[in-house]
Amino acid sequence: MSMNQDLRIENRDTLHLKVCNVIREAIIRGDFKPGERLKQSDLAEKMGVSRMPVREAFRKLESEGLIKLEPHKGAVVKSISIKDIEEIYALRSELEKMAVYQSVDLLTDEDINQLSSLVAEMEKADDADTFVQYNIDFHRLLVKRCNWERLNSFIGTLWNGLPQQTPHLLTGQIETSNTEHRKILEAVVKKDKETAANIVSEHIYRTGESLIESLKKEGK
Amino acid sequence: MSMNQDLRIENRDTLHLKVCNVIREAIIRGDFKPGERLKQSDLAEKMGVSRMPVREAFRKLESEGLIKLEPHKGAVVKSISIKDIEEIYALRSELEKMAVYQSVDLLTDEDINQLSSLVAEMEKADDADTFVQYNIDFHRLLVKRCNWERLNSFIGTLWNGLPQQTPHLLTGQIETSNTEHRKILEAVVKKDKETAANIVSEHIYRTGESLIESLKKEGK
DNA sequence: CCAAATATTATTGTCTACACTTTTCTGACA
DNA sequence: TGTCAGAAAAGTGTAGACAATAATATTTGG
Repeated sequence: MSMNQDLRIENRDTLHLKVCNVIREAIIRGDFKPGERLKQSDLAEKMGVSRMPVREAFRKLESEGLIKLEPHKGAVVKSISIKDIEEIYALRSELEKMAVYQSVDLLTDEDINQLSSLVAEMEKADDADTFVQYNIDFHRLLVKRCNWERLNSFIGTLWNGLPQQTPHLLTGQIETSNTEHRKILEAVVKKDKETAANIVSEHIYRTGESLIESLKKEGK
Repeated sequence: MSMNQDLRIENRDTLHLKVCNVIREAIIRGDFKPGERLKQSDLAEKMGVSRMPVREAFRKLESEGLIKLEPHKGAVVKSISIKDIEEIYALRSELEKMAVYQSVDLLTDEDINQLSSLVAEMEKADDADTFVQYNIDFHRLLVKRCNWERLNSFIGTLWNGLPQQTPHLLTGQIETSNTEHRKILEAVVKKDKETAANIVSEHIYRTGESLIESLKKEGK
């Protein structure tokens, strides 16, 4: 019958892709701490698969910058220093600038509506976590229509490399970010790609600076 | 004894790394044509290894942008369009600018001497191929001391993605490139990183433009 | 003769077993 | 007691067999 058509979405993915997703989530969520070593056999057993899909997942995760893989040594979750954060934000600032510049012309009305409501949600948000989530969506949507695949891939890598345990550090900056988001939105609505790109660039740069400052204050 | 210390370089590499290098060379050299499909078993047999190292090599090559990998379909060598070239040169222009900016301060006297002789070699070069080879070395050396690993990795990816059969198209541009290289060298010697970075950026951008123009003229 | 359904084949995906490397442990010797 | 060599253990690397999927060929019904 036509009953069980295609519940169980994702089941057409290959195993190593699913494994990859699970591990990625775990790293990003913080279940695996930076510096922690990931053992093939452990993960394989825990997920009920053989080591092979895990190995392949590792390769992918390495290319995404989430883990470091050394021959005969194994995989360790990458830990990031302040220097890394400087690098990531500086690169994001330049690359997302380029991506936004190209994306703006191609954004649909639907996209812009979504951007608009994301900005509204961020302004309403009362805890850092939900703010951060909407913020991610906002930035992702901004560059969505850029069709330079390498550029998109680079940006994705940078996002993956970001520390996910830092939203609370941004608390003092949410006000500023919101006004900047508004300005970006305005420029996008006007299809003024130069302005949009420039504000995005500065916005990211400034966020990076204040994040670093918070981290240093924390004494870490 | 201390006799056979470390002859047989590369022999400590794992198999999938060696396989990866071999395939990469072949793609870059043009032995595997863009669009061509790579079959795991063929390659494995031809190299006298099992399919597993080949699979792992594929993952790495995919992350370097040399092949495209689709589940159950296999690997095909990426072909590049004019749009890709635009993207690659635009990104190189921005990223190498950043890398040079950071690298200049850290270049050793030895580095600078090498840069200088590379420029001289390029000016002497009478065929396009050797010019291109020195040109690659020159650009690689320029960013060598930049210690942002993500940035370096991105730049490497872009270089890998370049079409290697195009040196003859640059013939008319060699003069211009040489004068630009001289200017870059001068700025580097003076440790003037702003100028160096800017010239590099413009130089790459211009090279891309004229390459695209040549390609279009060729009717391809 | 053509189109849709089905069988066949080719190729990729995964598993298990074994080989190799690195690390850790143990114990002898200075 | 310290350290160095060698053995044992742990974990990664590779091979070859089997399973699942997609592409191709074949058959069947109209």
